[in-house]
Amino acid sequence: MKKIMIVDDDQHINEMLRERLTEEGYEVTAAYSGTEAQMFLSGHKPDLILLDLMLPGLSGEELMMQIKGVPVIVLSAKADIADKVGLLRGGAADYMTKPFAMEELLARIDVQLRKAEAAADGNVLRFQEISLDTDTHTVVCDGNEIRLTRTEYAILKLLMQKPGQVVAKLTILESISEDTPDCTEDSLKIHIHNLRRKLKAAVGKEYISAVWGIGFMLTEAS
Amino acid sequence: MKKIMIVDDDQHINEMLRERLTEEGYEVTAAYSGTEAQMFLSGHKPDLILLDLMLPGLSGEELMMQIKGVPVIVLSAKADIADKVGLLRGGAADYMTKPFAMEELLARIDVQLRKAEAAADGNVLRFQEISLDTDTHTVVCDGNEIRLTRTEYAILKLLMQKPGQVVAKLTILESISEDTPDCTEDSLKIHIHNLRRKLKAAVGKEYISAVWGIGFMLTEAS
DNA sequence: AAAACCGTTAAGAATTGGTTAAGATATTAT
DNA sequence: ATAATATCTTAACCAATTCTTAACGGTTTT
Repeated sequence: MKKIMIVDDDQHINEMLRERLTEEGYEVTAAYSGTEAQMFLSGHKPDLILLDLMLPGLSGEELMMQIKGVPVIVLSAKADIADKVGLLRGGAADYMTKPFAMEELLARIDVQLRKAEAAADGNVLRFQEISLDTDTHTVVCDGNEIRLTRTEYAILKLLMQKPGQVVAKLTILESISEDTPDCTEDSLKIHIHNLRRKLKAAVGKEYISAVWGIGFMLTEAS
Repeated sequence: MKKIMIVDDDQHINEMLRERLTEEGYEVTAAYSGTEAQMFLSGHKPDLILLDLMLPGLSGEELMMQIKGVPVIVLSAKADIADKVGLLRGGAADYMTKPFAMEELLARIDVQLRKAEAAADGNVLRFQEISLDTDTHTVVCDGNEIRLTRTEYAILKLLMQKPGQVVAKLTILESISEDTPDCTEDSLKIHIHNLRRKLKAAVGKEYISAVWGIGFMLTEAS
């Protein structure tokens, strides 16, 4: 569950935001002054901060300087462009002028959160209980990591990119020809066999089925 | 010099943008249709794309689906919120409605570019007890500074930029080829060896693990 | 029935990773 | 400029892993 912090001295706006964001499934913390926010942030790290600029105590600009590693969306009544420019250059992730449409704010929040997640997560292909992470180059099956060789990994990745579709033997050979130039249909046979063996050892299932004369594919078999 | 691509069929806007961005020191490429943009992108990779939605040929939305790894700022006459929401969720980095203020656009461009750079650059990279300062060019481990050679530093930096992710040997070689043009996989082997030795001398841990046939990565090993 | 294809097994060949040491190159100090 | 130092590359070796080849039996197509 993502944690969002609201920093705004306007009680009405603050509560409205909290209600709506809670509805959306976020864990919300509210602060009504810069110093209050500062205090909270010294001990916690939310995933995103909604920050009003006109704050009693520590100003929003000052607070922003101190925030590192958490995306900040600035909410402000100041509509003039000079401020926008300064803020965006100053490190704000995004900017919205009051009054704003709640739906747009939600969308922008979503963007910032997903961006942070994408940086941490990476690209993962999934097929039933198999997941293949192209960043860490690992394959996990039902929680257990499976050790695959370079070629086995390349083949499985190819199949998982087109789940349920036949991938021609020649396509596979071509695709892995950079790594293993002298791979023939004979050796491909072995790689497929080893792949099946390793997958079956992890979960007792057959995933890879052969299509006679054409190639191989992932299926939802038993 | 940062490369920006403009995709807009309105000749007036397109040229105005190009002029101003060129003034600002960007390298600008202009396209007047979706297909033209698509063609260019198949062979080039700009640092940022300004994309109009109403395009002849391939529509802006379709084009956006195909763009990966390059931030896109959408320029559109559509002002309604539903569109904004859809676009931001669909992968746009930012959104501006026409007519827009040039200064604000420049600021938002700046933000996106610096964001991409920050992801790659950063000042201090950390991984467990190792911290690498790109400003002072130093590596500190548990308080002790480690003396690394230029190449070792470059390799470690690369690995620390993607902690827990595999970095291909070829990627490493490419990345350090400026400093050491004739580095081969053989010599890379030695640099990794020396890096490991120095890190282990500082803290008794193994950080760098090999991924057979692919490359190396930082792991949370013992 | 013959030919082509798939699945399995085992063994030898080839590649890769880790290590060590020596020679080549670049950098710094004298 | 020369010497001293640091750094980088090459080579060789072993161990571990991975890849290919070959052979055999079963199945499907022609």
